[in-house]
Amino acid sequence: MWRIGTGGCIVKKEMSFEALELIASRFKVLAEPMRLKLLHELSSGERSVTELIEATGASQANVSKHLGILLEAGLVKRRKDKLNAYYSIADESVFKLCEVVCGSLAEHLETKRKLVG
Amino acid sequence: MWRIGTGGCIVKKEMSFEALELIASRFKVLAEPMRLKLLHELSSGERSVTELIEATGASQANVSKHLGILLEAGLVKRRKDKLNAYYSIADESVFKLCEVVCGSLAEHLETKRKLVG
DNA sequence: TTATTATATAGTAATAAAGTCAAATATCAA
DNA sequence: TTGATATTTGACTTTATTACTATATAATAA
Repeated sequence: MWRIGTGGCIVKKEMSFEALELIASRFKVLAEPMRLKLLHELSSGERSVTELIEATGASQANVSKHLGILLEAGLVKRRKDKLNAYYSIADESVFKLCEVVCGSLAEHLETKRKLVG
Repeated sequence: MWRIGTGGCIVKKEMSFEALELIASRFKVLAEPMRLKLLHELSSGERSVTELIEATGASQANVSKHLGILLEAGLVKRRKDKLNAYYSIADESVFKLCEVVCGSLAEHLETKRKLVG
């Protein structure tokens, strides 16, 4: 995508629905707070599943499932050592995305605050 | 968020779950291909609902509903003129987000292609 | 081998979201 | 006022997603 904008990105006249579905599915992966928490935790370095369970307070099965989703999406990578599985960030772009969202949200909330009071 | 990375963003040690939910909800808005299609359509300028119905091929009620979600999220703005409602982009950050996702996806798919064949 | 630990997966119930149809609202014209 | 057009909203159905529980797998130790 999408247009000439900040960062000099490319204009595309047509955008296939398949492409849009692909992009949407990436956003969907990031659309869960628990997965964001996992990514946030991993932002400071590799963690074992056990460590992530402790850090998030979520159940073991839940953490494992979310990690599977992040892995499938290519956002994290997995390393097995003895009994443990260690996860780490595989795609730094997630931080860029969150940064952009944070900026936009701050502005949006500020606007709303001004309007609503 | 989130860490020192490309673009010089801020490290935050702690990230409240509320903040993560807020970020996730923004991603959720973008996690539907039809909404992305609407945004893509609007990227070249203001459109009436009727025009968006034609452009997307979705039903009128469906388009209206998605537009409502985008509006609520502050991504688009609405202008009423006579019988028509005109929508336009209110938050250019969505294009930045899609640009980042596109870049990341291209890389991810390329990697997968190399591995799987 | 059996037991133990770490992780993943299957089945399931509750929740949420998308899409459809019909009805409601709003604006304008006759 | 009545009728037509543009858009929104509500009720409903279908489909997805989450999180839970229990079970399965995998690696190691005894």
